[in-house]
Amino acid sequence: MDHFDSFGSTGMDAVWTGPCGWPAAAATTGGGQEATDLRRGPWTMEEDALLAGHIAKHGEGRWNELASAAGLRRTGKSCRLRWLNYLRPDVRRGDFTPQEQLLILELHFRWGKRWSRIAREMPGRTDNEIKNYWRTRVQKHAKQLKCDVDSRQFRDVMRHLWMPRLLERIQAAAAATPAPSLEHAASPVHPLSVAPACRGGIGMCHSPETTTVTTSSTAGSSVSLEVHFPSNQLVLTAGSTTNWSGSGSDQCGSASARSDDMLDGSWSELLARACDDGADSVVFPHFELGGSGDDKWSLEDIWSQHHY
DNA sequence: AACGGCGTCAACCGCAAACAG
DNA sequence: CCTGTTTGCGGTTGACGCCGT
Repeated sequence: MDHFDSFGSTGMDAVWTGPCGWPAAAATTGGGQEATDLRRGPWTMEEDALLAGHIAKHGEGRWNELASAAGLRRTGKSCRLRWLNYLRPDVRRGDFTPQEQLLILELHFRWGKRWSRIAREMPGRTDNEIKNYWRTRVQKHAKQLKCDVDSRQFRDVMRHLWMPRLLERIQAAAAATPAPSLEHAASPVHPLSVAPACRGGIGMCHSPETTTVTTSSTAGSSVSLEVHFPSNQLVLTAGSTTNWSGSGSDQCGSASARSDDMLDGSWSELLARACDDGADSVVFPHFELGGSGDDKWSLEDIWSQHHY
């Protein structure tokens, strides 16, 4: 059901007319005798049904052929995109969980803007979704700090403030439940509370000095994040291990649908806390500024920049 | 209530790699 | 090897909803 949420929310399904003046209804009538009359813009439920039905019968691939065979006045490219980003049964929707946010940050450290590569480690998430997340959320915070999202400074902030903060959240959630695994966390609104079947494997184990968060994927790969306390040092390892349950289903993530933006409402709080705690030794254990000689990026700088 | 600015996200575009003939 | 087609990717755009004025 969530698969069609966007239609409801955008309200464009029934009445939309494309840039070329195509009424949405036209897509459902023709049978596509004129391949040049291609539709663009938002997909209608009818088109979705056609595409999904055709793929269910004949499988995916050969998108151009598929588009015409399914009676869709769309380019193969458009069909492929729609399927991969929206209609695929295992696609997850809803906000990113703290684990996912952490993964995105860490994987971005490793691979940069290789969104599809990152998406491979996050089953059910699409590159488009991750890219949008990065642009709308992460870049927003870089902008708030008046630094470039790719700058060393911002990367340091992410690594030494943001990511530990996310881990704190993950830990707090884990601590709030008696179960050893995050998959059974308690609160119905908390992202971690989503049923295991659709969360994929996200596990966590504690020792006094180390916490490991592991996610596993259908692709057979897994990524684990390990944080060492009290230094808050973060280590990520990727390997090839277990399975993600993969069925995903549309409700996945919907339980986490409340905004849990990693820093929304907590960004300033986080910075403030870092200052209040006299935290530079705690929050910035290895700030790695020495090598570059860039000593301009102190907490005070962050704070003053953030505070206009 | 009307308006404008902003954030979000689905969809498109252009390019390049991979593949098939 | 060459050429045309398909697929995959990252960047960008545009429509919509929300919120503040």
